[in-house]
Order: sequence, then C-alpha cells, then structure tokens
Amino acid sequence: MTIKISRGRGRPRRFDPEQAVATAQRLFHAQGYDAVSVADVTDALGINPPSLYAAFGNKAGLYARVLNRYNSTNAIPLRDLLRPDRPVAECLASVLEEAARHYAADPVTSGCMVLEGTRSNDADARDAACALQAAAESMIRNYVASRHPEEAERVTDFVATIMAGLSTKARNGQDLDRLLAIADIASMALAEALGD
Amino acid sequence: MTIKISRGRGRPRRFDPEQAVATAQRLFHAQGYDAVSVADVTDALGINPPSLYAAFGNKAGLYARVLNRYNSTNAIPLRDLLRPDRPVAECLASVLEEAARHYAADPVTSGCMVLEGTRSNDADARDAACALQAAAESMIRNYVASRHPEEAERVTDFVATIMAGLSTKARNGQDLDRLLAIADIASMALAEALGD
DNA sequence: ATATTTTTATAGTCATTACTACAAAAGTCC
DNA sequence: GGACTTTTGTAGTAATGACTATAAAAATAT
Repeated sequence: MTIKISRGRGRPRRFDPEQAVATAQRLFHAQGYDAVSVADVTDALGINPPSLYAAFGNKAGLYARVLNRYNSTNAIPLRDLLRPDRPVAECLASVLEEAARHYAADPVTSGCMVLEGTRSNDADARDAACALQAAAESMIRNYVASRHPEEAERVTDFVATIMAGLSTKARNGQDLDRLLAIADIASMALAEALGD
Repeated sequence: MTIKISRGRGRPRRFDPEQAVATAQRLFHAQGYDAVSVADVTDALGINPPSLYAAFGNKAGLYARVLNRYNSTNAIPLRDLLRPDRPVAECLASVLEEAARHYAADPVTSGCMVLEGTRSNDADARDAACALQAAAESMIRNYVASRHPEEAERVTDFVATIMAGLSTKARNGQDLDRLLAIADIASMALAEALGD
C-alpha cells in the first residue's frame, strides 16, 4: 500500500521525494555518480523516468539534492569538532578519527560521498561536489589560521590529503581498525607540526 | 608520410603499436579509463576501430598494455629508493617526495595513473590497476617488515594513504610546492613512528 | 602474373545512456 | 457533475558506447 502525498490539486504523487532522495543517496554513495543510471534510480524507487524528471529536473538536479542531504545528515560535524577551547592538533586529530569512523561505518556506502563525487566525469556533478569540499576545507583552514596562521595552509593541505586517502582506503575495503591506525600516525605529525 | 612497419607478408600496418600505446597512455592518464572512448583513441591515432581491435583485442587489452608501459617507464622507482643501507623512515620519505614530483610533473597527466585506474567502473580495468597497486604496496610492506616487522602494516597503510591523497590533490591542481610540503609533514610522522 | 596473407576502410550492430511527447488517470475546486 | 490541474504510464527519441562483418587494398611468395 503506497503512501500518497498531496501537493494541492491534481493527481497525487505515488512517491515521497524525500524518500526518493534518500534512496538515490544510497545508490550514489555506493556506486558513484557516473556508475548510477537514471534507470537504476527509477527501478529502485518503482517509478517511471518522467516522474523523476518532473520532481528533480535531471540527474544532476537529483544529485544536488542528494549532496545537500548528505551534507546535513552524514557529513563530519566540523563545527562541533573544531573547538576554540582545545589544542588545534587535538581537534584535527578528532576530525581524522571521525573521518575514519564515518568512511568505514557501512561497507556498501564506504568513503566520503563528497570526496568521491569530486572525481565524477560529469561536469555538473563534479562542480557540485567540489563546492562542498572547498567549503569544508575552508572551514578547516580558517580554524587553523585563527591560532596558527603560518601553518594554516600546509596543515590544512595535509589534513585534506589524509581524508582523501582515508576515503580511498575505505572504498578499497580497509577495515576500521586500520583506518584508525592511519589517522593516529597522521595525528602524531599534526601534534609535532603545531607544537603539542 | 606514414612510416610503415613490416610484419612479414600481407598488407603492412599504417601505425606503430608502441606509439599507439604511448598515445593511449597520455589519454588514459589525462582523462581516466572510463572517460576515454575507443573513438577518442582511434581519432588520436588516425586509425579505424578494426585496426585497434586487431592489435589489442579490446579496450581493456589496450589499457593493460598502457599500464605495463607506465609501470616500466613512469612509475616511482621503489627498487632504487627502498635502500637497505639507509634508515627506513628516510627512504619512505624519499618515496613520498618522489611521488609528489611525479604526480605534479605534467599538469595534463597529473596524479598516478595506477591509483586513479583502481577507481574505474570497468571491472577489467580496475582489476588490472589494483594488481599493480597491490604489488607496489607489497614491496613497501616487505621492505618495512625486514627492519620493523611490528610497524610494517600500519606504516605501509599510512604511506599508501598519503600517496593516494597526493595523487588526488595533484589531479585537483595542487602545485608541486604544496605537495612537497604535505609529503614533508607525513615524513615527520614516519620518523617518529619508526624512530629516527 | 597469380595466389596468399594481412591490414585496411566502410558501414554497420546492438546495448545503454539521459531525457521526453503524449494521452489517460486521478485527484481538487466550483 | 464538469472544468481544471497535476502526475502517471507508455513508448518513444537521439546520442554514444564498445565492438564487428565484409570486402577491397597492399604487401609477399612462387
């Protein structure tokens, strides 16, 4: 029995767009933007292509919605982790640890959906993912700069590199313990670079 | 005027397979396996599809030849860098530095072709790239294990993570100086983890 | 010269892609 | 109940993907 959502007059939708975005998110995260066809999504939702295009415009439009959802529900909570009352190196270490945990949490949706999305061959999808990644990197850089302006660039580059590497390793099937060990070694370097 | 290579009797080839592999390597390295179509390759070579299929079997067959060529001419010379007469941390640092230099050497073919190839959506291409990557990682692990058996796994994981991250950053357009700075910070962690 | 061999160019096949025209269906509003 | 609105299902389109059947071309062997 399908739940019908009313949008005023007219024939009611047979699907909930929010749920559709959630389903699409699983597919895009699991397989990547390029590897997921519109047919994959419509099949998973049990709807026909026109319904999806009416709701989201096109494949990239759906992906944009998915990225927003990911960013507000599955992303690493940088705002909470980057604390002004704790050592910078310690907070960055917690970001890396949290990254390892997120990326290995579910083996079918391993890695970071945004970081993986920046490698798409579709320009629209790639740009959308790159924008989110740039925003996250800016946030880290600003945080480091507020306390260690000289080191902000290189430390941020290093953290971003580790996160990209962790996402890759997670998609390669590396288990949580090994990802955490990698994050630990990286955190030693951060402590040394920022003074502990 | 085209150079014709004789292969015994029969109509001569209009193209040199070695040169074809070199041209295909540029394309695959620049755009990735999935984004390069067979038509892209045949257009670049000025030949027709049947000629390419006669010489290489299929797209994945051509890619296998390209990977071999890359591995024997463009790869990081691990065998020379991993020296038994130098501190392990120092040698691994030189591997990371060399990686940074290789990945940023040419902006149109940035990053590591093997590491990027492991992300292909084509199973054959991905498996071929993964095999080479696994071999390189084994070489590093064996080297570390010969001197620091307890640390071999985590240190190798860390080095592999940094290399994957550096390749990503290089493809993102990061310049050589910043890649080298990242490699430097990572090397500090290696020195600490392995005892300097 | 003629037969044989190998590669070529032409012109396709077939599957899959993102996306859509159109009319029937299924509601709401008066 | 009838006009109106919105979504649905059917059945496409056009482009592009990897790959190939076929016969002519261009060489060598005898």
